Amino acid sequence: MPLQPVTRRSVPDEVFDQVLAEVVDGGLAPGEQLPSERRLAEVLGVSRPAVREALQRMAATRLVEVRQGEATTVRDFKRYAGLDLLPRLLVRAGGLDTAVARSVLEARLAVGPTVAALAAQRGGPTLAASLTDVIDALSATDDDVERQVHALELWDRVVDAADSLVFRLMFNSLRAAYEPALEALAPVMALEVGQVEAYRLLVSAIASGDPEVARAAADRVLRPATDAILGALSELGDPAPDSAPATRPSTEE
Amino acid sequence: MPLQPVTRRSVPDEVFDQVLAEVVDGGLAPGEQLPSERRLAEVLGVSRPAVREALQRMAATRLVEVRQGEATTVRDFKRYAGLDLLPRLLVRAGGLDTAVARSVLEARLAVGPTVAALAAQRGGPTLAASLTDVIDALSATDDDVERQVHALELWDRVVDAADSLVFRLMFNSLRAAYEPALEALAPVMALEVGQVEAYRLLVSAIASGDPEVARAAADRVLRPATDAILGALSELGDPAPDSAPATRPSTEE
DNA sequence: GGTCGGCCACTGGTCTGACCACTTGACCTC
DNA sequence: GAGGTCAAGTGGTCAGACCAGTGGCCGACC
Repeated sequence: MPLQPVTRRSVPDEVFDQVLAEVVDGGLAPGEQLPSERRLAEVLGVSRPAVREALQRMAATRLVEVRQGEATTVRDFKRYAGLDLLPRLLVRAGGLDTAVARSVLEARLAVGPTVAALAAQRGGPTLAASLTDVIDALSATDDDVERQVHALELWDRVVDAADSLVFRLMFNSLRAAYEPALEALAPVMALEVGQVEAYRLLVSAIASGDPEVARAAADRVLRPATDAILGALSELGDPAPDSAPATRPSTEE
Repeated sequence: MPLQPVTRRSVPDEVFDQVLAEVVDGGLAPGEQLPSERRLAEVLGVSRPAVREALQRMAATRLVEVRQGEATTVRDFKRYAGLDLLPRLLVRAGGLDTAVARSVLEARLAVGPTVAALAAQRGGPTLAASLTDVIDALSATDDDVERQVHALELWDRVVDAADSLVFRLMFNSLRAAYEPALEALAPVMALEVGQVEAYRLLVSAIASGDPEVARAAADRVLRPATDAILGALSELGDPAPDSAPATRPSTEE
C-alpha cells in the first residue's frame, strides 16, 4: 500500500463541515434555530472559538443568520447561497449529486460559447500563440487526466482574453468544483478532451476575431460530451429531467 | 434629516474589509506575506481571535493561503476567487467599478436568455400564473425601485423554473451584488423595468414551452438597457473596451 | 570542509475563562 | 391593564496561555 500524505483537518473546518451538512441535507430546515455556541462547543467537544469560527464562515456564506442576543437561525441556502457553495453541493453525502452535475454541464454549455465569443472580440494579437501552445501540449499526451488539465488551462486563457470579471469568477467557481473530481471524471471527459481537432478549430475561430464563429466552435467542442453525459445521467435514476416541477424555495424573511 | 438605523459592524468584519481592500486594491501583491496574526492584532488594536476570524474568512474565499508554521501569503484573487466576491469588487473604493459593471451586464445578457429557455422547457403548469402575478404587480406601480424589486422577483421565479442549481447560485450571487445598489441604479434601470409589454411577452413565451421563443423574448427584455448602459459606460472613461489587452493573472504555485 | 543533527525563534492552531452588549420575556409595580 | 425593571440567555470580544508545525542558525561529528 502506497504511503499517503496525512491530511490534517482543522477543528473549525470539521465543525463547519458538520453544520453545513446538517443545513444542506435538510437536517436543519430554514428558519430553525441552531444550538447556542456554548452548547455546540460542549456537544462537539471543542472550544467555543472553534465553533464560533465555523459559524462565522456559515454566516459569510449566507447559510445562517446570526444576531447578537438571539439564537442563530438557518437560512434557505437555495435562495441565498452563492456559486462558491457549488463544490460542497456537487459532492453530497459521499457521492456525486447527479442533478447538480447536470446543472453544471448545462451552465458550461451556456457560458462557454459566450466567453469564446468575447475572447474573439477582445483577444490581443498574442492570444492565438498562447492558445496554440496549450493545444500543442494537449495533443502531446495520451493521458486523459493530463488532457483535462490542459483543456482547463485553455479555457483559463480564453476566459482571460474575454476580459470580463464576472465570467472569470464564474470560471473560478466552476473550476473549484471540477478540479477535485478531475481524476474520477477522466473516463467521462475522455470524449471531450480527445477532440484535438475541435480544439484547434476553436482556437483559430477565436484568433479570427469573429465572435459568432468562435461561439459556434466552442459549442462544437462542448456539446458532444455534454449531450453524452446528460443522456447517461438521465438514464441513471433521473427519470424525467425535463418535466421536473420546480419547487420554490421558502420565502423566509 | 431622517433617522437611520445604526449600523453595527463587528470587529472581525472591519478587519476583514481592511485586509480585503489591501488585497483587492493591490496594496498586497500575490505571493506577498501578511504580517503575523499577533502583529496584525497589535497594529489594528484588536484581539488575536478577531484577526484570526477575518483571516480565516479570507482563506475560505481563497484570497490568502494560511499554513501553520509559515506566514500567511496573498493569493491572486483574480485567479482563485469565486463569484461570491463580486459584490466586493463591484463597489471598490466607494464608487462603482465601471469595468466590473460592464461585465455584470454582459453576463446577465448571456445567461438570462438561457435561463428563460430552460424555464420554458421545464416550467410546470402553474408557472405561467405565478409569473403573471408578478407582472401585474410590476405594472401596478410607477416607482422605479419597486419595479426593480418586482423584476427581480420575476427572474427569481424564472430561475426556479429553470431547475438548474448552478444558474440558481449564479443568480443569487448576482443579486447579492445588485441589491445593495438597487436605489442608486433606479435611473439607469428605469428603461428596462418600464417595458411592461416586453415582460408580458417573455412570460407568454415561457408559458408557450418553446425554449427558443423564450430565449429571444428574454433577449428583447434585457438587451435595450444593456446596450444603453454599456454605451454610456464606454463613453465614461473606458476608452476602448473592445481592445483592452487581457492581463494574465500571475501563475502562482 | 562538508554535512548532519538538534536547538530556537517564529508562525498558525487551540483552549480556557472572563467580561461586555444585546434581546427577550417574566415579573413586579403603579 | 400598562408601564417599567430585571434576570437569563445569546452572541461579541478580549487576554493570556500552551500546543504544533516550519525554517534557519549553529555546533558537533564525520
